[in-house]
Amino acid sequence: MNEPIFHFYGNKAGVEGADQIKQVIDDATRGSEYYKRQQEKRLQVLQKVNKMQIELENYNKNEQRKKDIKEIIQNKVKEFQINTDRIWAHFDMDMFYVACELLDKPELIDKPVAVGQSIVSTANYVARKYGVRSAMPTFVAKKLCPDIIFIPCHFEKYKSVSNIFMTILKKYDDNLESMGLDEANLDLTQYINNSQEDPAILCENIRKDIFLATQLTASCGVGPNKMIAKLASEINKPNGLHVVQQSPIAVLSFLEKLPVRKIPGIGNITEQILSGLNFNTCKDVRDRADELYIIFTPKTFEYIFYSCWGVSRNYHVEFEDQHSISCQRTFSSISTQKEFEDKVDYIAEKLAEEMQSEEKVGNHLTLIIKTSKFEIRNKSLQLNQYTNQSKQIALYGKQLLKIMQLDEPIRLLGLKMSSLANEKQIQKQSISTYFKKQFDKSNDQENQIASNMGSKSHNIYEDSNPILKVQLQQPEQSKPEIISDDEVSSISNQIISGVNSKSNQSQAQQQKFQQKQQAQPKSFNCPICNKDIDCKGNNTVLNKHIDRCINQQNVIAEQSDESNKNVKDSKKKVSSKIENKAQKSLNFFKKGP
DNA sequence: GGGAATTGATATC
DNA sequence: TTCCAGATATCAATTCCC
Repeated sequence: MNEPIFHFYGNKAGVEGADQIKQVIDDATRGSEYYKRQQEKRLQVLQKVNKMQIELENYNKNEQRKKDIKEIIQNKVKEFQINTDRIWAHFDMDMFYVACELLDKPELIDKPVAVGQSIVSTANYVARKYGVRSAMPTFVAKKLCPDIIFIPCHFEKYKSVSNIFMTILKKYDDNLESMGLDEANLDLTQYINNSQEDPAILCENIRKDIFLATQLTASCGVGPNKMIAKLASEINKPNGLHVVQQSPIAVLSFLEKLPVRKIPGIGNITEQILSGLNFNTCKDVRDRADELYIIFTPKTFEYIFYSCWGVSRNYHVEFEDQHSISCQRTFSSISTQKEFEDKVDYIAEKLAEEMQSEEKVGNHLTLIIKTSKFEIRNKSLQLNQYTNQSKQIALYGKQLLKIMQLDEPIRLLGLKMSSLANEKQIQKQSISTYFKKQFDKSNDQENQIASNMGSKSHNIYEDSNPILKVQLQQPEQSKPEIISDDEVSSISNQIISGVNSKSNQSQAQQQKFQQKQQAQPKSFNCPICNKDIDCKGNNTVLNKHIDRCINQQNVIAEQSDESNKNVKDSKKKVSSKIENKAQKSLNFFKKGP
């Protein structure tokens, strides 16, 4: 294999040895609010474990029940098969962010280096030798390794290297599932069936290609499904390959001594629970699956149980739309209402920017805060309309703030918008609904001139699309704020009075619109350009006009987005899109068989 | 009582 | 000198409401 340019060891002064490392971390963090919160959480987990232990004791005393549950488990074991028809590979770039940085700073190769600012994102192997790990606060990392060099994140750089990495892999599986910038799952079955290559040789060659193209090393695991391949990729990390043969026996023996914590989806807390109940390896889970069945909920049980038997998804899953967009910031503690509200304004603006650049609107808002004691709380609100406008988001955010009744300092505030929809799709749907209503009304007006002004135009205002509504009100702006200040206060009043109805538009607004309608019964007011179109009742004329307008608006929106993109911090953009996809892949993977 | 909505916990990169 | 991130997802428990 190629010669790695990075040395995966270190010899500088610093803290080494597990006990010493633990001591330094303890000393550095003891007494902090974070530490106290962690202690509380540990206590909660212990209490949970104690409860479960009692439950298990009772269960083990009841012979009949034990017999019944064991039978259920035996049937489950009989039912499934460890499918070894397919060949999966998982590629993972070694210490990716740091490795990318070291390409530009080769003089640092033998020094302890980490990427990150307040938190370590990735550390090189020199730094890891001193106990520096991902997600560790930088001040602790400095205690462990005083000479450590921190480099800020440069996501654009990582993205471009990642593109090369992914391009190489796509030659072998065009549908690969990327899990972040530095990891990917490939279904090699078809490629290997066609080429008849040996999987191990093929993957070694791919690793060579990656190295030649990027000067960076990747580790690889091969197995009959995604999970086994991922687990295998960690065996000979860094710069190594491990193959789990395509047989059930090989899979079971690979998992036999594997700590349950290695299973993706089993994190710190679940590990604490499992080890508290003496489930340490996959074999423990397999041997005492009936006990697992007793203490966990069905979904959790199934996931852990099947994973420990090596049963996991072995097919690609379709990409799903994003479910939420959020924005949160940590800051030094704030405690006054004014400061809270200012933060809401700021975060709302950031969230709106993100949503607009993604062309998404949403109608479910969640306010997230973290107190200075590291407690996380959230409140959410179902909005009566889709929006991606900062003023509206801020307004609802402040209402959530009131509901939350914060009476202590906070260190983080965030807003999350869910129930997302595509901005343009919603726009078009609403336009056609609006258009239909207008047309119906026009016909109606021929027969009933001005006799029923009230309810019909009211219906138009009930339309759930804020974009449409604003364009009706503020036609002169090409990229308007979605609501005027008047409307903001109108909405504000609605919220504050607790009225949550779509029909709560001001009388004045309605009348203004109705008057316009009445004055031109056979013409239509275009919701895009706000011009009145004399269509003489001809649908085609109107359709053509609206189509033209939509296209023009799309161009404007794209141009505006483009300039936004340039201004925006590239980091978040790249990471959120890629990682979102990655997270989805992972979650599908986590769902089990 | 049961489904929907909300909140909290957990996980991952 | 510095004192523990941010984005997104799923599942489970709790609360709300018909």
